[in-house]
Amino acid sequence: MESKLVLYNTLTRRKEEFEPINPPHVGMYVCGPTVYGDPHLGHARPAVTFDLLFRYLRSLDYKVRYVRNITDVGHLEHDADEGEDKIAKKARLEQLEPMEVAHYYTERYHQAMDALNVLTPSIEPYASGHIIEQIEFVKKILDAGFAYEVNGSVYFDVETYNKKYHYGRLSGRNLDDIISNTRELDGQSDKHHSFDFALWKNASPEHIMRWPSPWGEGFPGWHMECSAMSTRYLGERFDIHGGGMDLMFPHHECEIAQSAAALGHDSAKYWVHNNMITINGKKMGKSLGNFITLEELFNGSHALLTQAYSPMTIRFFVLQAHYRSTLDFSNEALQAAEKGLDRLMKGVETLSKIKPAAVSTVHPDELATRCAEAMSDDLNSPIVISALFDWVRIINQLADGQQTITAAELVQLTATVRHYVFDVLGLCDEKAAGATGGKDYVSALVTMLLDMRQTAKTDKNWALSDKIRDELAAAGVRVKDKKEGYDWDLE
RNA sequence: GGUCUGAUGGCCGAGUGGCUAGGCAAAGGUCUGCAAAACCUUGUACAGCGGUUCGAAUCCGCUUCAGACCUCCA
Repeated sequence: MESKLVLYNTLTRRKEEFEPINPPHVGMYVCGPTVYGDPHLGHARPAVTFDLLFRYLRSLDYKVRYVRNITDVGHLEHDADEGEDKIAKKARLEQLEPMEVAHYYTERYHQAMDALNVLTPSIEPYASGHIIEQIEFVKKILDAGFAYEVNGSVYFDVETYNKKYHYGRLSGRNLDDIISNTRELDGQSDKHHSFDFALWKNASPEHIMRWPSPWGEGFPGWHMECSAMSTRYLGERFDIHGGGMDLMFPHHECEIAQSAAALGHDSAKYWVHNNMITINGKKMGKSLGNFITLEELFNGSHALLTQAYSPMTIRFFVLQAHYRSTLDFSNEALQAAEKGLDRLMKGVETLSKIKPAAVSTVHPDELATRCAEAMSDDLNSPIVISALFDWVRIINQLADGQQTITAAELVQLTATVRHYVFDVLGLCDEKAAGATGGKDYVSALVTMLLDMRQTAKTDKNWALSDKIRDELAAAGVRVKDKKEGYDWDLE
């Protein structure tokens, strides 16, 4: 039954069977956020996608070391010497120490990830904490002859590199195309060619974030941290490198070049890229200014939102689409996700109310098989969800007595459903969790009122029975009449 | 301009050479004092034009449209 995991590898542009380099260990590196702004819906996509992969790999009994970095340094605003560090710029504008900015937004990111039930990676390294490793990495590239130093900066020599390796193979480019499509900058760049990229940048006097290096005071280039930190924690060769599709070029391309230049071979075996979330068909992102922060989604405060959406609704929304497809944001889609999730969670709850029977008219194996096959086929979470929904229908029928199930198969079904809903998809029942605070209290009161309502109904006192029902509804308690008795839940 | 991806029913979104994806919305029904909930049933969609094939929405070509990357970006 255990089907082999197949992943789409961007490097080869096809689905490949996943074979870890050192089973049962798996090393996975994913590009994390640059912490200079609030996390937005776009950040939820890779976080949830790679959380899904992390969870699934663990459920297959792999020992996964998942590294996701925090970029708290580097990343220039412009590709010119006078470029300013994003975090430094934010710090200047807000009159803060750069580390205050980075720390603040890192905390915000963590809070949002917790809300989305995204597991903490095994290691979450900070770029600023690995300057030494980055300098060492630059030295290796220089020693190998694939970089040159100019005025305290070190640049990667793409042309020389390309003679031995293929620069552009991840994003499907050739150096010739890159040359003809890269505009030459007007500024007096120290670079030999416009397509060369910085490994280490000399810091101008006003640059705030700076570290000493063999080439003078400066800071690491944009792509260096990921090469240095992935090597530091996962070794020279590791299994999976993930990130958003928008990072494919130049970021991941440069990483591949850096690693190959320094180590003489590739680092990552499988490159996995999640697609973008779009809004009105356009990529949601900082540069377009059309992004919605996760906090705005959670409290419904953005102008485009007609209501607030819970973190689990967002997670479910993301999981309902395959990670390599674009996913279009809309209130309608989010509302559909909200209701669908509700239905799924109710199904899970109903499962615990089913009474076993002597014979089964249903076969829970089918669910387990379908889910396992879907997940192993390049993490097809939408198929897993559709299988679960098919079984929600069956669960309702079981609870209704239209179908029957044996005790043993009920245990199996419960285990399968809970495994995929909670462990693999990483969903959680927010209502159950949120209500715990006053649940017993509320429960006692609601039960009392509904018992009174039952009496009123027996007396055919419809006015009183409807009044109780309506006022409970107004207070957020949904009453559901059953054949005998009642059931209720919170809005 | 270069490279690449996509176009699925009212909406979101899987899939794929012949067999119901699923969710939301909608309609009808069962149940109910009424309603809600739950359950059952229903839609016959794959941008357009050619081609390959016994058969294509699925493969090939062209057209149209949309998007991504080529600058930081999840």
